[in-house]
Amino acid sequence: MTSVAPEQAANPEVRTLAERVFNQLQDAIVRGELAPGSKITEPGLSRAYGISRGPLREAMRRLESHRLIQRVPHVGARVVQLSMKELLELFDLREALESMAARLAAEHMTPEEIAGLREVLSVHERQADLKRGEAYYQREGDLDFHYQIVLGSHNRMLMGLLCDDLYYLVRLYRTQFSASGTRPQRAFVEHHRIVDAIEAGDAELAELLMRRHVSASRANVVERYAATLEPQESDASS
Amino acid sequence: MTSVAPEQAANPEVRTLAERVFNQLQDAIVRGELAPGSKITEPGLSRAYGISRGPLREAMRRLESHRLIQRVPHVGARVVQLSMKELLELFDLREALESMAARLAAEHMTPEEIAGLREVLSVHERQADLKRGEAYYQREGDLDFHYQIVLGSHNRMLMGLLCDDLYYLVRLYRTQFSASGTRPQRAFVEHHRIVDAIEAGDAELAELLMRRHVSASRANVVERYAATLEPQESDASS
DNA sequence: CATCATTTAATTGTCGACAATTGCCATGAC
DNA sequence: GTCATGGCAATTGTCGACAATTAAATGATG
Repeated sequence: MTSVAPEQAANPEVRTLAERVFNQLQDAIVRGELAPGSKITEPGLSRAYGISRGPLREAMRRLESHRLIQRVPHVGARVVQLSMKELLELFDLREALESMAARLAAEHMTPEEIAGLREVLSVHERQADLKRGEAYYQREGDLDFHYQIVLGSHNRMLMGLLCDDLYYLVRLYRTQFSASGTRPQRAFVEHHRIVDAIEAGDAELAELLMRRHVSASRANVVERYAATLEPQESDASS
Repeated sequence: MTSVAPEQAANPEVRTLAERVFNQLQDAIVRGELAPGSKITEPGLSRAYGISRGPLREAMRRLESHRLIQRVPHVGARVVQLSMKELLELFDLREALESMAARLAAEHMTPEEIAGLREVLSVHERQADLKRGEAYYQREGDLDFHYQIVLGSHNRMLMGLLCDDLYYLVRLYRTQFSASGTRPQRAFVEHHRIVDAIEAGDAELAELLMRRHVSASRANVVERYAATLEPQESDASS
């Protein structure tokens, strides 16, 4: 975790050191290189990334606002560790926000954007074929799909909320629980139905289908979680 | 804008300078003391609040993550200025999130919390009486009500999203457009109906009523806005 | 007179050092 | 043996100074 990939060093978009380190740390956390729950110290990261503590603190503050780390004044910061409760909360939020995004997308998406959406699906389909229909494709591809729809809502605040905040948590969850969702075909046809509704301009249907889609994904997570700790009752208190 | 109210200097909750300045700046922006769109400079605020640029930058970064200021690298920061388009986006978000909050509140709220909710309403009612039924009460009281319901959802992520981010923008809008909503009685009975549904545990009804409530508030804003620029067509391009 | 290049001043980004607070560990008392 | 108390090391919070970048002011030129 000491070596730093300098791939984006020349990216003109990244104008400042703090921003670059923020991206690197974000990637490291989402990819699981920084263990969830592990304590991260400013001098440590400062040495690891070869920068001063100034920009590092700024990067950490941004990570905190994106809920990827948790800080306590005068104590320190540690990588966020999603509990099952928080994961379900995340799904509830997605259900509310993404169903709204689908409705707005059906109302505002341009033909070009819809074509791009279909392209995303076909790419996933080819990937899924290559992988023999395994559930692998939806590891990142699923998020691509949802990402495009949020963009199609043309609601900048919604885009910021979902793409900048929640989707990083979704990715983090997928590495943390090493669960990329084991319902390949079903989710795939659901994606197609949603695009159909959007293309038809049927906002109400798009909203409904997306709500069901996310809800089914959530139910799938619950099911897998229940299977993990087999011989136990369901606990809803804490 | 130079004098600083030191009311919270001894608050044990505020452990750090950056946090205190963040609260002060947040208040100053929401209350309109820092004009929307005005450029704020680090040395200026540093002198005004008598602190170094270090904690000030941290406070500004937090303001940025809460969408109260907008920063551009190497250029500077300015107080956010809500356009009508963004304001409507904000209402769409509230409609999706708060209707969800109402549903969850109907499912999870404890009798004590519901009693507290009724207490909030009765306080507003007394205030409204004192003000001769004017629309004034809902300036802050309306947010209190919604705040309590979000807390009653027992969804920590939702609480963070709405209370920490969106509600500050709502307050900012109210000072910025100097429009505290001119529909006193109607909003008031809507509040009561929502509490009734929550108390009855009717999640579906609570969700529906809250969705209508926010939607009506949005429609009211649109109507008032249309009345502002009277002799013009509606413009939805930019 | 307008336009463009150059200089200049101000602001932002970065750094290293110092002060304050915390958590830990050892020492000692009961 | 357990608990309280003190000191110690490490980390976080804060500060002032320097470097890099930007925007504006100034002057030159067509």
